Amino acid sequence: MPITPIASRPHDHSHCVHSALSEADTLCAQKGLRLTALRRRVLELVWQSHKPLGAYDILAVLSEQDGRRAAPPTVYRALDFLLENGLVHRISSLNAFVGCVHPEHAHQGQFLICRECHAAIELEQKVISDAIISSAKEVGFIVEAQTVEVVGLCAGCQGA
Amino acid sequence: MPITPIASRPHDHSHCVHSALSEADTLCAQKGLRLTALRRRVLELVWQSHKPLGAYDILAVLSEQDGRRAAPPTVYRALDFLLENGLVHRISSLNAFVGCVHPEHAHQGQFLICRECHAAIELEQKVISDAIISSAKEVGFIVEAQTVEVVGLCAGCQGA
DNA sequence: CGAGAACGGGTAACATAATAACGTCTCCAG
DNA sequence: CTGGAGACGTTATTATGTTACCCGTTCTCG
Repeated sequence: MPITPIASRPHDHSHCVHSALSEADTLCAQKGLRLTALRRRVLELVWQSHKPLGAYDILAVLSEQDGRRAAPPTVYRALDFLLENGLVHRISSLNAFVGCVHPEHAHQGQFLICRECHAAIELEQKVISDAIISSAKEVGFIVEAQTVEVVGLCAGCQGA
Repeated sequence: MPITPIASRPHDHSHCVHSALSEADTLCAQKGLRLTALRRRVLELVWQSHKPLGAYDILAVLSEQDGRRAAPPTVYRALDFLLENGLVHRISSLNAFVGCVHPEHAHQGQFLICRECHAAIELEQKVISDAIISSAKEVGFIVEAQTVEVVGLCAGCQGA
């Protein structure tokens, strides 16, 4: 019986946003990191939905909605901070960013991206990463970072 | 005992290029596809090394070495043709292209990219893709396309 | 306290990647 | 011989990402 992940079904998304932000607050406080207003706002925007968001989309919102004079470096610096500290992930096949579901521990997940609703579901399956590590080992390759990005149809979009 | 793949050790690379090109000739002849001079040249350039090559790198060579007046669409069209017919792969984390080692059958491989020598080793491990498909299935997700790109150190670069 | 380093962030310009839209030529099927 | 499709040239534009430089605030240490 497959368990439909939250990203693939209707839910009170403001709860996702709030818990992500407060978790970020806690983590940054613990590690002595500065989650400045800008960084927090960018994180909030990334969490606006479960769809990966482009840097320039964030830029547009900052300029239009927040009236902040923002240029690319502003956004990229905030994103770099969030990436370094595991608060967001980068989806390189989309050049886009998505909130990390488990920022409390370092990891790099695998991503299932729905071609219909564009939501990204984060997985963290040891089976997958182990398969990659051991296959690499067979050819003498030492794995340092993995990018696993899968496109397909999520549970919610298969009927339609 | 790990088997070092050809991309990670010294070899007569002109042989790689020649066999890739003649294989492309054969395949296109079989399928009734037109491997035009431009497309063949782009394929040759992609095979110039085992390192993924950017579209604009190809563009530069076409302009400088071949004296051909080339603009981005020229290159992208050739690359699209080669991609569609499985002669090259796109490495989306690098925005670059690499020759396909097994163009004779449709597939999407996994790629091991060395951070030192930048060579890309193509794998085609059922273990990995099966792990992905079954993990996706557990959350009700149907996989249509996989992107697996791994960064690390290849066998040849581990001593240095 | 006060000098200076470290940091966050603004600004301009540039670099790289990809696509849109339109025109011309060629080749071959009818 | 013609007309339509495919390949490719040309121009322009959009999307994405980076570099360099500056300024003000904050943190730190003598």
